[in-house]
Amino acid sequence: MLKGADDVVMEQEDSASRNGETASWDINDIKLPQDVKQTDWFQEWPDSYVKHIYSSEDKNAQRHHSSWAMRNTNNHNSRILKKSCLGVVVCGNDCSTLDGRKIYLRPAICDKARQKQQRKCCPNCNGPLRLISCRGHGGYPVTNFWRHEGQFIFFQSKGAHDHPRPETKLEAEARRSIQKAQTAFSPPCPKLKRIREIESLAGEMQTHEYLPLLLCKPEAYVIPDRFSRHLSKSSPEHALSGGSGQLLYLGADRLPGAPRGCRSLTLAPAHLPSEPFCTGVHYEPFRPNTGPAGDASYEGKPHPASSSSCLPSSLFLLAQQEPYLVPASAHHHRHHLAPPKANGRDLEDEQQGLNLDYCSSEMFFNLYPLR
DNA sequence: CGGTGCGGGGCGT
DNA sequence: ACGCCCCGCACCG
Repeated sequence: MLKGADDVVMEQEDSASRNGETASWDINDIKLPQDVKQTDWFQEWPDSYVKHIYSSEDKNAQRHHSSWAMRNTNNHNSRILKKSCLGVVVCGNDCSTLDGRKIYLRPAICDKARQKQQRKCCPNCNGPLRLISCRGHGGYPVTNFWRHEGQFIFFQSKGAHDHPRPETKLEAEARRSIQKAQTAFSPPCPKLKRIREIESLAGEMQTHEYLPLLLCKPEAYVIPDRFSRHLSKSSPEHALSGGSGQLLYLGADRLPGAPRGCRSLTLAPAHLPSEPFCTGVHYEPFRPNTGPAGDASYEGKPHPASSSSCLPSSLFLLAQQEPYLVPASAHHHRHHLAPPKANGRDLEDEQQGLNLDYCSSEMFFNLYPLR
């Protein structure tokens, strides 16, 4: 069963590469090919200088999705949408969890939200967060280009990401939901409430002073190793996120023997039944609407049972912390290359002036997919 | 609240 | 002119 799933994925990737590096067109061409024999399956983590041709029916392509944190960039060309990579948010203390996982948060796309994000603390060690900018394209961020032409959507990426993969959009959204629920429910620790008050005050005052790191329990939710193994080996483009939100946080339970407040988080694909290759951890969140042969196979609308909104709030209420960890093995490790200075635009690169050496609180982070 | 897309405009090459 | 970026705005979920 799993093997069958892998085969399917391999096929998809083959089809994707056919229109990829070998393609003769460029996104800036006046005329793009319209005699496309086969469209590509949606690629969630496009990297390096690749090109893809998606069906115009492909919902993910329509929405110009990527699991990289890409923001819109104005290229003064309304025909070609350009996006540039925001990099990844890491722990300033470079902490690791017990099992060696690193913190790779998704940079907020919105400028203001990103600034706010950087005032927050590492979910694992409460240290400062640091944004690693993407400089994979000649010192500039990797850029993605989207162009709708006829029945196709042309995609081209320029540059190779020089940083680890951030959490996916879905993961980031889930984390926000958890935080929200936590705040709405009873804040487990008065300090947390306090820091939130301070933070909102600080926001109003537009101060750049750093906030005391008072966030309480450094619990975190992580993705299991086997998840990442699967992810990197057989299906890097099809795990851990989802245009229609198949990956769900189903619950968080206190682990026996774990420190107080330490919980495990359960992840599960939300609509296993109808998906042929949704077996256990192997499923396909970014499933395109049309297969390689162009046959309509999936409507593309979020499955009624798979959008994040279907999460019972009671489950969220079990979750107790905002944190977020991504398995180090799921990422590239080309980061920390000496970056060419990109145009003095590095406001966001400033690191926070805190250097708390308190990556402590080793916890058991346990998490497993259902079914 | 944050993601997304658009477009004006600044700046360096 | 071109490429890159910042910013504000509007729309949407």
